[in-house]
Amino acid sequence: MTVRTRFAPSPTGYLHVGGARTALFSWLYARKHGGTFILRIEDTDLERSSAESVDAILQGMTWLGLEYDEGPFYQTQRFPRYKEVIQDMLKAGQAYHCFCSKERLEQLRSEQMARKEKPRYDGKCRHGVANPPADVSPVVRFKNPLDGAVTVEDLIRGRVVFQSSELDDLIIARGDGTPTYNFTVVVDDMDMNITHVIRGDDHLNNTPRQMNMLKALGRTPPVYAHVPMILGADGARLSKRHGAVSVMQYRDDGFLPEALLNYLVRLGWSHGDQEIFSIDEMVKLFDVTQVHSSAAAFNPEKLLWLNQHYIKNSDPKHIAHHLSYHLGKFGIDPTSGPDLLEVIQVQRERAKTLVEMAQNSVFFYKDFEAYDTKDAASHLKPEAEKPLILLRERLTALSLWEAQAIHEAVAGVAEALGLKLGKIAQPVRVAIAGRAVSPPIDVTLALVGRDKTLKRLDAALEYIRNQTVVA
RNA sequence: GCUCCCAUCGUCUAGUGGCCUAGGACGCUGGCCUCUCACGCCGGUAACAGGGGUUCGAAUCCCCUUGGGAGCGCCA
Repeated sequence: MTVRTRFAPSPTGYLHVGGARTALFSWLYARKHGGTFILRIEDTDLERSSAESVDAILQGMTWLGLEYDEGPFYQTQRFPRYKEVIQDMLKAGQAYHCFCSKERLEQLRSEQMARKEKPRYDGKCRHGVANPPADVSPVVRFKNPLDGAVTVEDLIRGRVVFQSSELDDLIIARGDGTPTYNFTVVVDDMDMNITHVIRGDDHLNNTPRQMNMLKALGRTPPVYAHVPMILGADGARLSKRHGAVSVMQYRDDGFLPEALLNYLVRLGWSHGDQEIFSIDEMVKLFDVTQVHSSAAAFNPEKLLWLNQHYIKNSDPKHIAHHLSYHLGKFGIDPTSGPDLLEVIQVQRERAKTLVEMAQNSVFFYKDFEAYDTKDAASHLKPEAEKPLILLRERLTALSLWEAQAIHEAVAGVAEALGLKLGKIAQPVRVAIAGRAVSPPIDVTLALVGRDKTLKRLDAALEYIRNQTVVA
């Protein structure tokens, strides 16, 4: 039997980290077992579903690299099929029309709550309705078995038993004939021959009902694996309005997709003490049965650390691809300055995100507007004038514009004036980068280029003289 | 309220009855390195929720308590 897994989001918002993690787990499971990964869009809630959300989800999946083998399938395009199954079930006596009004159901619910009972449908219409009111279009309910128990052999939770008496006759078709979630899931998982359902554990309580429907339809239920929710930093469940940001937001914040994936796979799962997993390693080592059954809190600092790790260790060409996007946001065309790969080489150890790296690299490509106020105040002072003038001379005289020679020139000036290297490097840094932070001064100047370096040195000297006059 | 799930450092986790005076990672922190910022290196901080059992022996098994989470929709 070939493994077939699916990710089935409802398009009522973007793809957030929780969804991304269950998608990743499903994807890994399929990849590991040489199976098929299916994407299914559960858009039966016409009110809340939107095409923009579908696009956002697809975009998120693409950015993460979770490619699907089949789909996306849309439930809204399968309505005829759902209707057909509903008719079959009605005919077989496995489902029935219910004419109970919403008001009655609401009252029933509050009465049960008042009696400290679990609210559920009382089965009023289960055995037929003598005089069906002509003015109400009935819903269709599934006839749940009255006794016995349903056992879920969950890959993560182990055995979970539900008494049938806890389950009521759920609605499978609304008054307008459209099918409801628990029913479409069953039909789709059946029709798509899903073998392993890996989903959030908020669905664990739905599972026995889905299994009962599957049984009524004469099918063996798939294997289930309910993965725990992700909690926010405060321990509360991560939700769209509570810290669960879109995966695309992580792209815009300068994260690499592999960093997010690595972070997500380690949330609730581990392989000894290993922290870093390439995609191939994940596929090889990930085992859904070893996923923790307890919820895990999302820790932004660790994600940041992983991102930094991937920035430091990935192929510069790969970084360049993602960094270009962020450079573009700063209005920079990476081909208009020093070789981007060389810039990455010198910046990769000093950035936790690509946004940070882009920000710190702007000065290589564009002249800055103004010096950092504090840095200029502490480094572009009158005493810096002499060393800068001397350095300018030596740099001008350099026959070869490369880091080694530049380093010797800077060190030479320091020595000639009896200064520590920092006394000259810092003013130069502010002059060239606009602030007191940059890669080593020699490689920085080498990359900025002689013309720009000399021009910025002149600007700095002028700045110092003006300050002096004012003072 | 009822049903279901869960419980090791602040966080992610190792641990599946003796290897545990509980290991790793992030964070925080002391030091080294140093032209800035970083990187790196060395060190430190900090946990088995509580109580009962079972056992020669329990973080590991059982029960209770407490604490978290989910579900109980003509939402998905």
